[in-house]
Amino acid sequence: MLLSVLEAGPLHGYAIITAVQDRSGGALELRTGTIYPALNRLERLGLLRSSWQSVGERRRRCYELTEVGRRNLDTERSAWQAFTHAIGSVLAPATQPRPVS
Amino acid sequence: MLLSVLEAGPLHGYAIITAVQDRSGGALELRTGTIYPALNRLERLGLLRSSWQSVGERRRRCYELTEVGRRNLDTERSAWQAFTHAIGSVLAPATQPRPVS
DNA sequence: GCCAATACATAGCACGCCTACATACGGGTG
DNA sequence: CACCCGTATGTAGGCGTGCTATGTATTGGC
Repeated sequence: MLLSVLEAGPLHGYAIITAVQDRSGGALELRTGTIYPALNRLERLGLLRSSWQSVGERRRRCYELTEVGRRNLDTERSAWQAFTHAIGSVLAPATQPRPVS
Repeated sequence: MLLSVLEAGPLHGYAIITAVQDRSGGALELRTGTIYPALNRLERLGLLRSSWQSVGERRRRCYELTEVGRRNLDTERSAWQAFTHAIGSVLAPATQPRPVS
């Protein structure tokens, strides 16, 4: 999700939180203790690149996708599709009750 | 998923593993170290009921949904739907690139 | 003057999946 | 007869990571 909201362009951490919240219609509310460590992990993995900005007296850390991160986003999206599809198959209610073995 | 495969009728642990594997088309392969503790947790929570069976010299522990477990399955299914939908919204690629703030 | 929103970050807890290991029966094959 | 695979149940420890709580600082509105 973090990679996904950065696809359209660089954002800083706080904006990423609100972006995820907005895109999910308020359903997903990531906390700072969740995303800041996560962003660090992604940067350490080389999927993101960060740079400090100054807006007046305030500092912002701006994150942007690397080329590796962009490719990774594609594979992760497919993986998520496959994963949810698999779970969906297991979760699908038995419309036709099978005989008990 | 465990509750789901038990919906059609009681199964023992090993059969649950193969059931999940079959239903997911081989994509999901839960290991014994995963499901046996999980089944215990679900039983402790009152969602499952277990009983020992004897097949020849071999013993089986047979799990079956309780009424609470059956209701829980319904709510969990809806929750999973909502959850994946929310994530899907965040993950959806930006077909129309938004201006960078 | 104070509080909310903006903005970043760390520390510790809890949860649960995974790997690896342990045990044992039944049936087939070399 | 020995061996191994499939069936069957289980525990122990490691590890990742999301969550809660806490800390700091600036900006702007009431």
